[in-house]
Amino acid sequence: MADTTTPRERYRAQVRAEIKDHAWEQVRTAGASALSLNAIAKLMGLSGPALYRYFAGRDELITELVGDAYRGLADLFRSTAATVTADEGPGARLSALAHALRGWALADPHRYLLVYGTPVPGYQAPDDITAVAREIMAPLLDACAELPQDGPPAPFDTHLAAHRDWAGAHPAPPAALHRALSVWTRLHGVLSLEAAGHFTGMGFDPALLYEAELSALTGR
Amino acid sequence: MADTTTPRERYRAQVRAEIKDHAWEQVRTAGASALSLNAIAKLMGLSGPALYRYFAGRDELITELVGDAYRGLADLFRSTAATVTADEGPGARLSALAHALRGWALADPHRYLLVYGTPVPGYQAPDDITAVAREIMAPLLDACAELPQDGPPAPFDTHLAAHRDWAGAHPAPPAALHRALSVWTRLHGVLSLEAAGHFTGMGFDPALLYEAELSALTGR
DNA sequence: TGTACATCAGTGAACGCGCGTTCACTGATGTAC
DNA sequence: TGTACATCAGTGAACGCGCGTTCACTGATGTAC
Repeated sequence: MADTTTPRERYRAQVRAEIKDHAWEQVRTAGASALSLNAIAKLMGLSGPALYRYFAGRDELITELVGDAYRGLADLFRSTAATVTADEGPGARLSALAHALRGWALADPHRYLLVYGTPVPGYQAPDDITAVAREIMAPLLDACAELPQDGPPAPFDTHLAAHRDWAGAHPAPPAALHRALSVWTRLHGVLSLEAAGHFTGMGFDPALLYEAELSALTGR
Repeated sequence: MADTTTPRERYRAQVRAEIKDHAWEQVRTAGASALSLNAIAKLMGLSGPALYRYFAGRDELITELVGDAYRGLADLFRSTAATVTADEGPGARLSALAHALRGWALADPHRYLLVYGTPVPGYQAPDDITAVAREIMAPLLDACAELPQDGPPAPFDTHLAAHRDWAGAHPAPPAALHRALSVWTRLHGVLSLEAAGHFTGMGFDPALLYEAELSALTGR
């Protein structure tokens, strides 16, 4: 199949990518609120208004970054889940996802916080972004549905049975939905505090706390 | 005991308090990054530079807010813990603290995020602030030490036995330290996502998720 | 192959805004004799 | 009680900075005949 893109299209895509690279660098270094179109233009040897050829404005650029982050994490989850075979036992898939998540979060804490932290001031995410955010839930739900059910059903399970819109069409039973939410919030609890630096100076190793939380979740 | 403060001192204290009130209002409404000295001055009918009589600068004002927030939460924890009597059984104190925390967090989500969320860009907390932050741990450690120990000691416990600086001189055993960190991160996991609005549109009730997490922690 | 035209990347000037912070100064309040 | 002085709250002007965004325009690149 021949490449039907014109040179101009390729150039546009390249400049767009370069703008996003610089934007990520700013997010990485100083967080999302430090993101500045003028500063990016200066770094690229362009005038400020030139960037408006490529993005409608600052908000669209942020939306793009958030979307890329979500998509990247969704891809990572999908590929990670695919590497785990059934004979590795229950909890193996969940464990793999949790480790992938931690690696992703700490590779670039500000990216994690951009997506799961305090909302960027003055920025409102469009609806289709939240759709991608839920895509991430699917592999997590798969992994949780694999786990053996222990103990009696919690009261929250029955509530979830009636409020499962966020899980899309996933066939996981209410207990697995509950498990997935619990996994998400527990892992996020450690990761967000760690990414924000709230453990620094406390002395213990956050990685071990994460492992402890994870092994409590998988029962391994 | 006579009031030894001069009228000038009282006036200063009053204006300082008024400045902080307006600052909290800004934090409450638009988050900490929206905090602006000039805007506060305008609201008070003062010129911008006038505020420099009361605060060395923006950073000192933020430090004051963060400190007040920590102290307020520490007081709330202390008083909440004091209302629980021993005959209410194990887990009662922890449950009371958790509910107090949730109330405090959701009464003003931005205050919670100011303290436990993404760090305010360009702001560095002084050391004595982190000391107050650890004061909050004491009632939590008390409550966790009351819980019956279930199951074998986790590997993380032995690590904590050697890295317990953050707990100060608290006599809680390693398992209780572990419990306290787990409680903190699990409750924070739910609260931070809720305060940041990441549950909106998902359909379920975050309060029930919080209760589910809490009952898993207290075993009640 | 050459010419006329359309497309589009990028510029420079400008708008309006807000920020934190400094500085020399005024005028009111409090203090000491 | 009155006067001389010190303290201190607050002002207005200014500095330097950065931001997002608009607009009319230039000049290069691509397209159609």
